[in-house]
Amino acid sequence: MKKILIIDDDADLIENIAEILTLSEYQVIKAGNGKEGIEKSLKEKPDLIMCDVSMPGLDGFGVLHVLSRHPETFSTPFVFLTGRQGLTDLRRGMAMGADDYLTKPVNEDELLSVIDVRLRKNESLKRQASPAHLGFNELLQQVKDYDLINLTHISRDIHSYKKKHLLYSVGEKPVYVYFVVSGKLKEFLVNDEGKEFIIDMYSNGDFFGYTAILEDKPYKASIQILEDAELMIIPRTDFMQLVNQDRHISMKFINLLSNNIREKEEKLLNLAYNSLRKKVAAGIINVIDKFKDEKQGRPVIQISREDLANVVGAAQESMIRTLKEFKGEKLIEIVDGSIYILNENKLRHLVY
Amino acid sequence: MKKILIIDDDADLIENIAEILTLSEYQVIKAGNGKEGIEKSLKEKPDLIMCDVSMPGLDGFGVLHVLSRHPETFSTPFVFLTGRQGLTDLRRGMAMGADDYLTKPVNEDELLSVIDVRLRKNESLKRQASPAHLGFNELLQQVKDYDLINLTHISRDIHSYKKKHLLYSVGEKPVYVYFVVSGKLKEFLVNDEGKEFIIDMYSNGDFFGYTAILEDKPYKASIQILEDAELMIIPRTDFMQLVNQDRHISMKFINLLSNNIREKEEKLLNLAYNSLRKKVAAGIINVIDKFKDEKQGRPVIQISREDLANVVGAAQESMIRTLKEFKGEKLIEIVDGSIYILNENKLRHLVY
DNA sequence: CGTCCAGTTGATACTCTTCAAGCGGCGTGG
DNA sequence: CCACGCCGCTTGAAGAGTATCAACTGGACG
Repeated sequence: MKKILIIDDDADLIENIAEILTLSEYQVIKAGNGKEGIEKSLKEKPDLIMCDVSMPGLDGFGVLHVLSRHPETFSTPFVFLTGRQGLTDLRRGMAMGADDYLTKPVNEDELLSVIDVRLRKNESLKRQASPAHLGFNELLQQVKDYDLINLTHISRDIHSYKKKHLLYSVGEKPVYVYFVVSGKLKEFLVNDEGKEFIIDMYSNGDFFGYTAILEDKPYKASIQILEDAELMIIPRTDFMQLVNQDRHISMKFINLLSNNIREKEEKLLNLAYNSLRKKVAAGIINVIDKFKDEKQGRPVIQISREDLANVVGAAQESMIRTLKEFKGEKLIEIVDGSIYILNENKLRHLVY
Repeated sequence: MKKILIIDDDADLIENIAEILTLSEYQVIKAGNGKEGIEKSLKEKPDLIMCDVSMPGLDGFGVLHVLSRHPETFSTPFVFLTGRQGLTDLRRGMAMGADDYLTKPVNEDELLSVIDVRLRKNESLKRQASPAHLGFNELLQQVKDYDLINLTHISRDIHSYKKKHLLYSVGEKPVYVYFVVSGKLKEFLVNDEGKEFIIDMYSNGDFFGYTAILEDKPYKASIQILEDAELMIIPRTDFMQLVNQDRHISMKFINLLSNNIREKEEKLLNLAYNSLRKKVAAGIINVIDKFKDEKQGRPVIQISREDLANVVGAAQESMIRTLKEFKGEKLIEIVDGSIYILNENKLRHLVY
């Protein structure tokens, strides 16, 4: 049951709204002034906050201001209650990050619809994304939510691509953002001597191609299909609009990118000083984490030796020799070319 | 002179507004309906667009929708013109990414103030940031702009730190975002064997420490002062609020992070396969780009050999030997430990 | 049955790290 | 003022680790 906090100095109005909400199966918390409202927000962590703009003492802006400075509450949907005449206040409210508003006297339909929309929207954003990428459901949910505010243009084209197909390569102008419905892909760079290094891998549920679009520059890396794939194609304009339009989504993206940076930084450290053994171990773990394949309860990776070497950043032969070592140490097992991980933990924390 | 586009089906109103704006030294472009408005937006690229909500044919929402899908116009400030009664429309408008609105009949003071605020705000965001970081002026400008919408809490504490001081290290909880007023710093990771790798460097005008805050996780890297520094300290709550509150700033940040990712990816490729020579060259270039020091018209770097080796990701001795090679090839010159770059271009594009 | 290719193994060459020692400047304490 | 030790930088020599080249294997495929 969702918790809703109502902050207003008008006790009658609170009762009125509380009644409607209770009937609609929401749990209602009440606060008679701004200070109390903040205390209850932090303590009860409601799913949504409704707050009157004009109150004696700390007013609605003050409450929003304080709450937007607390990590626990800054992303809680915040709805202003305002009188008809309060049009100028509204600008301040929206600019400060309120999500929506309601005018007094409160219309029952509007009340419920606003609450429903805001809760659903926040719900879809709260679901934890996979470490480095947004999930399919989330994206669709967001798209759906946006329909509610009159955005029906996200296309849902799904295209199929064959193994080895080069989706795009360095220097091309980005036109789409891609979402992986099924299949596997690699993203790689090539150096002057033609050596390839795999900087990222994608499988179902992943989302890629956005950095070039966000920067508005040609692709700096190439994408190739590793296993037959179905990709959902999102035009750049739709994507820009999506990211641009909602602070929650922008924040989600910022989060995503920060994560990505950390991931790359770790790889840098790994490449800089680690022994081949450690690099190979890190490479295997990397593939496992990205593709998440399992067989008979054990993590498995199916990847060409060449590609694995390019993930590791080493010569194929050297990498293979290390695999052999790992096999001898019972860390992995190789059957028909597939690499089964026997001791994931030890592999993650190699001592030398 | 700033260009302002007014879209409205009411010719009298346009004339009225145009007159006020012309007197205030703005260049005014007029459009009598939505379609014409879009055409003129794309062709003339105005600095600000004012648009009536209700128009026959394509209405204000339609115009905003279309323009927010074009890279040329999606970041142009968009101000809605709406009747007093259009309170509900307003929600849609703000949700779709309008920046502000004005109510008819238009009050002269309000008109000019809204336009002034929006233009100034956009101006501060448009100024190109240094490749990887926001500039000081921009940040201050943004802070100033925010004062206008009632955010006066960005503190401006400036602290001084001595060389070698460890600002924070891995595992600590982030509390502040930092802005470099003067001095130089390094951000580094340490591997199991205690070897240090420098992942980034900061000097005046740079902005750092935000990724940990955006992710809401402990620091993954440490920061140490290389040259006595003055840092401006921004509490995490203020920072979150700043990023959260305005779509333009969020986008700016997203841009920043995307850039950072690309930078790291390039480093990865470099570390993976390149010879020591190339790695050292890339390291030198990296320091040059970050610190931008010059003496007698030549780029110079003053950095301990140890640190430079840690930027390169190689043993100090190996790095030094390569420096000697470069000296022999007249690519660099070393005076009193300072490295002068003689042939930057050649260094950037080493053949072997 | 021959060809092709991915994967593997062997031998060798070479780059880079490591260990060790020397040099010069600087501050400190006698 | 000099001797001493410390530190940052540099040079030398040796050794480890990894890449490279080449050859071999086994399975897939026509």
